[in-house]
Amino acid sequence: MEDWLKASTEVEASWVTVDLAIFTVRGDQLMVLLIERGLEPFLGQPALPGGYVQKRETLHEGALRELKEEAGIDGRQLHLEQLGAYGDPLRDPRGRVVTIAYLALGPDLPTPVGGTDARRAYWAPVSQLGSGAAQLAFDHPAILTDALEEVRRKLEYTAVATAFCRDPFTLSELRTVYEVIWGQQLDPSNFRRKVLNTSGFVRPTGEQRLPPTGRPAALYRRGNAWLLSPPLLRGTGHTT
Amino acid sequence: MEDWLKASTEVEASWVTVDLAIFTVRGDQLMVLLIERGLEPFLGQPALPGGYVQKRETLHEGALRELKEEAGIDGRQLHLEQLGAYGDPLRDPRGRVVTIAYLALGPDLPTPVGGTDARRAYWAPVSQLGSGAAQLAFDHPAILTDALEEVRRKLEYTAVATAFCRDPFTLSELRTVYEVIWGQQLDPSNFRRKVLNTSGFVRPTGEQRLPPTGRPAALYRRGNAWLLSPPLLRGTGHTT
DNA sequence: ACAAAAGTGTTTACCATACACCCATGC
DNA sequence: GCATGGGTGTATGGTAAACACTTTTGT
Repeated sequence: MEDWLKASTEVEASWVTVDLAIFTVRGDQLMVLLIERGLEPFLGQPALPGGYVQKRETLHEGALRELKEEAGIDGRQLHLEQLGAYGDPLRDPRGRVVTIAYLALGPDLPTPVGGTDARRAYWAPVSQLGSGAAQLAFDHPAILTDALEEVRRKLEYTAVATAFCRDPFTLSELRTVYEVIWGQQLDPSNFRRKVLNTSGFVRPTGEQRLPPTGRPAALYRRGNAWLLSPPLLRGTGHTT
Repeated sequence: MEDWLKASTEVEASWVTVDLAIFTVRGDQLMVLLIERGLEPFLGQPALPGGYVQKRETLHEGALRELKEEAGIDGRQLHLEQLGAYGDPLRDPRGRVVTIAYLALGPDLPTPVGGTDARRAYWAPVSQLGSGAAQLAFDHPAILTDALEEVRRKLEYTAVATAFCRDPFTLSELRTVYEVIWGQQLDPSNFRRKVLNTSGFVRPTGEQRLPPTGRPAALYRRGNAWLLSPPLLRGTGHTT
């Protein structure tokens, strides 16, 4: 540390980490990537993947690197955005560690290999985390809760749902993303209309894909729009 | 620093600061609080208020303290939320400083006194900042841009606009907030209907207030709702 | 032919917009 | 009375929800 240190005993340097809430949709489940910690503290407990930010990298670059190191995932294929900073002085028993939480969303990914600091990495269904099955380390329960809320709301007013689909995708696949994350059935025909009437949401490829049974489905790619107007609100669902 | 330091030359401790984008509506202008820096680097240049996070405080507490110290504002009256972390390794010429940006919104506030690190503090109209009148220090231009976008969008789907009004307020005052921040006239009667039909947005007091001229206006307080559904979208305005 | 999923059409009810109009106050 | 802003009523057009119906494939 250098001599421009603020001359006050009230200020101290901190360690800065990034933590990742990585989500994917597999089947009819929203999954989050967890690791089993290979180091103290919280050794052996489940946690979100993450690690220290290095000297010459931005926070975003650090998140990409940890994505690679701890989860073996190439982040260039994913949607990655910052969620926020968590800096309670007591959140880490070792001392002051400020963590920057990132949200990563991607299509159904291969089961990841364990990383350096992690004994193993695995996908956990979000739905059964609430039941105190496995308490996450640090303040990761709070981070995960915030991440989930962010995903659910971003689905409404941005085109982020396409990040869960491998390009190209069918409208049914896209609809399934909404249904899984909102936990609510959507009317296929109305969903279709909404998506296609929102300019820039998806872009037709002209190709088709054969489902296991049934009529072939048209294939689409992500459009160039990010903000949806009007937003794709989850109304009352089918329940009126 | 203690001996649990990760044994790698690639990792280093960082200084952590909070920076504040404090907005208010005065007359027909959206204003942001700036300081003139009293210390190097960027001595004499305008910047967002902020400072180092102290040992035993949370990030949120740090933001409240800086609000008080640098701007002389009691943060308990304001809406304060985290905007995000900015950690480019080159954002501060002194070395690695990660800053957590906060967004603060409040009713028309008294002109603040200068703080410890600031020569003076003043309200600057947001509208004339774009013109390179005064380049802000550090990456504060980017933070301010992000803060503005956040405010404009939060206005649509949360009840945050009430944070700009002193309790109790009239619906005209609330409408003016939207008009100033969106830069768009709104139909008074339709605005009224939208707000009153959104349960929990505002709560009538039964009191009235006499405007300079015209019929008395009913007074309201903030309701208990935070998310607005449906959101209060800025449509085409008056231009159809 | 039948099942299953994609995709189209149509009805209906609701709601936002736009704007006309009335109300309460100070001067 | 008149100006000014607060507040109410209402016709109209657009659109979302619900659902019937058609299309295209595999078996």
